[in-house]
Amino acid sequence: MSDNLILVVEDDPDILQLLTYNIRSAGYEVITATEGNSALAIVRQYLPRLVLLDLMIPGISGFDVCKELKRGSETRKIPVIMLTAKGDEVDRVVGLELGADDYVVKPFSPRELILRIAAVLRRSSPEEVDKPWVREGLSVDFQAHRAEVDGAEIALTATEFKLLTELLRNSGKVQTRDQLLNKVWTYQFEGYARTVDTHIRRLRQKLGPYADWIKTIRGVGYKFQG
Amino acid sequence: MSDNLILVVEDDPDILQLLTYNIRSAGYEVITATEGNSALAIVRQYLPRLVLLDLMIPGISGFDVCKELKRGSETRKIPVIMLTAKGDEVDRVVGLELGADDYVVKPFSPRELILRIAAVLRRSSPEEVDKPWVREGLSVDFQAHRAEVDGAEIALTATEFKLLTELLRNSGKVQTRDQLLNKVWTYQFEGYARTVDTHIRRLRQKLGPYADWIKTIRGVGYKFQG
DNA sequence: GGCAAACGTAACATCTTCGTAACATAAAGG
DNA sequence: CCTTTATGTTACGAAGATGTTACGTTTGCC
Repeated sequence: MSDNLILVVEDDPDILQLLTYNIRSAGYEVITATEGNSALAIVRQYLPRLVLLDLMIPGISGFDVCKELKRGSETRKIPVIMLTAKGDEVDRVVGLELGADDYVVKPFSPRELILRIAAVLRRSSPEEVDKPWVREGLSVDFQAHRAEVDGAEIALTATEFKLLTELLRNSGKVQTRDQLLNKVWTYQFEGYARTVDTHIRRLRQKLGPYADWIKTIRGVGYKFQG
Repeated sequence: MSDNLILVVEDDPDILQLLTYNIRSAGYEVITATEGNSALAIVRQYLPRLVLLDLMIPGISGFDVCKELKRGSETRKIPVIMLTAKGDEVDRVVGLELGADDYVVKPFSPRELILRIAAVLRRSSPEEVDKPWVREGLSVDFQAHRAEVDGAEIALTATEFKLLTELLRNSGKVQTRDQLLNKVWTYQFEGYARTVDTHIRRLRQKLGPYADWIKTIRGVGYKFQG
């Protein structure tokens, strides 16, 4: 579960692209759906931080998607921002009563949208997801992008930090090199799996006494085990 | 100071009555003003819990009232909901940037309005005022728009000050260039992320001995770490 | 023990990213 | 109006990060 992930549900390809671009630019990760059923499936699988939901989508309507989300115990607390065609008051009110946290009226300005997203996230998050990870002498502060070993900051590169984050987030679970490549190297990376080894090594080196908290599972991949 | 008091600023008597009636029905106390100057005076005297502010009012405009409220140390934290004639995007955005906490577009439904008032009140917490930021020889007075290095004022441009403010406000947290662009610059750029670098550099230059409090997180962005 | 596959390590070339300066243009101020 | 200041853009070099290759080492299995 990425703590920075936003699901955008919108069937118009142009608007979808516009939304995706702007939200990404604001520093969030984006996944998309173009109709109701897959939207629900994706929410349940990825548990995004927020759902931006167009009302008029094929299949299950935006209303019903929202209603459904607010019924599930896992998905209830995920904030929803409704995207409505222009000024249909009834829709707005019903939306808010359904449990949507806000709405944005088309046509919207990107900046306004980002402000609203930020506002909703601000008031919905107990900031628990981004808490620094600490065990013994190893601490990782994700917000500050900072890691410490026995009180001293260690200089991790962007990739190393991402890799460590990914390992920590799936602490205890083995991840194959391919999985790590997909998550840490977001772009389509035609690279060699051995690249992961190299970065694991560099990471271990910098972790010093805690190097062996990154376990090698021979024939499978790596896992973090504090 | 009643903790349930809402000031409604609106010059149209019909709308004013509609607003007053509905907000009272929702359990709040209401005082009213019909133009900007008296609105300011009333706010300062009664310190209401929230201000519902029409944009088009005689005398001082809603914008200026809002701006003025956000300048005073006593009134800064009072949330403002803007009431705009029609969905003029620019108005909305500027309103939000002025420090308004939300806006409602006329014609509005009473239920929607009440929901928004409740939402804004819910999230408006007793946060601390924008006190000057001071550490060692560096001090930044947001209200005075003034910064000092070792006792001497440094001349920051508007952009530099905004940038510094944004960094300070998220002190310790990394922010990507895109995030900074969205927050500091009010419009969207088309891949000119290097602009941020330039301004960071100018800022650092003026910060003198404290230049390195602005940390570069290579591959990610910048953060302030005093 | 012998073997092969899997993994660790080191070194290197290449590519990114960032800082810097210089320039061009827009805005502000007199 | 002209001058000054602020702002955005571009170019380039240095420092750093990254991916790859080659080779050494370990592991599991017979």
